[in-house]
Amino acid sequence: MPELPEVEVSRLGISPLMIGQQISRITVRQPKLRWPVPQAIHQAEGYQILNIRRRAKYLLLDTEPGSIILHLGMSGKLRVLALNAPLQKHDHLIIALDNQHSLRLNDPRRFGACLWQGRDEPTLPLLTRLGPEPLTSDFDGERLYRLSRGRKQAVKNFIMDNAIVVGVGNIYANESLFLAGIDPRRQAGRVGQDKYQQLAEAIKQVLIGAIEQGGTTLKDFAQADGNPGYFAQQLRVYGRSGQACMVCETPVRAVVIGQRNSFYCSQCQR
DNA sequence: ATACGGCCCTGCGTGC
DNA sequence: TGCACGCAGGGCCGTA
Repeated sequence: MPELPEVEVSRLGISPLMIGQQISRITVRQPKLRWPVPQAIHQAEGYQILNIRRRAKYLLLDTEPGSIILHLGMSGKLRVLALNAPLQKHDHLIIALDNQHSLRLNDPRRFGACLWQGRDEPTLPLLTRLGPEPLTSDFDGERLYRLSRGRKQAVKNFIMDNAIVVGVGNIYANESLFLAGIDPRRQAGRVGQDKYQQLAEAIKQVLIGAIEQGGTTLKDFAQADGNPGYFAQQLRVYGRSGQACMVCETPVRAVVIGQRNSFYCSQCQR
């Protein structure tokens, strides 16, 4: 999936086409996503889309009675197409707009989600337990250092924990650790303050760079206009197992950490 | 509290 | 050509 940059690129792509438009109809073709799609999302029908926000990897389509929450899971894509454009396999959700266009959520693996957050309802737990956004000043090396004391898990898993910081998935965790020169297997509690400072900056830099490139397309991801993202060309370690490190030419190693494929340079990352 | 494994799905590449 | 298998951007939940 889509990690934070891909979700942000999706938001930027669909926003100018959707904000200010009125939702005419919502069609759920496949209600079995990560969670059952609730009937309550139909409350948005007839209302204008006031704003589209991102929180972690969730997108929130704000309307007067509440917000439609979308998550792209591992293979989700959002596109805005003409209302009469042919349906495609795995088009699970269609949000039709008054301007004869529609948003389609296409997600082969169905790990994505569509939920409803009513305006006057308590915030969904899945939103309240999230840590800070990585691209704000709420997130810095000091936070990483403080929360990691005593933690024995691998630093890579630590930065992928949504309670620590949101939006860092497998690709960008690998890339950030490379930039910061930290071995992804290292115990989180044994990484020093200076290294965490570098890591926080690396995370910000990598995420910003990926957003600027339209995200990373490995296979499924597409921007809202259907084009791929181009950050894959700038990946330094992810998926480059056996190839020369771009800095020192040592072959990039692949290891499994927390059931996820991980890549690092044994020379540059300690 | 922390940490790990399992699980929800489909599609694609690999190797026999 | 066909089939079985493993693996893929995520994240919740149950269990030690």
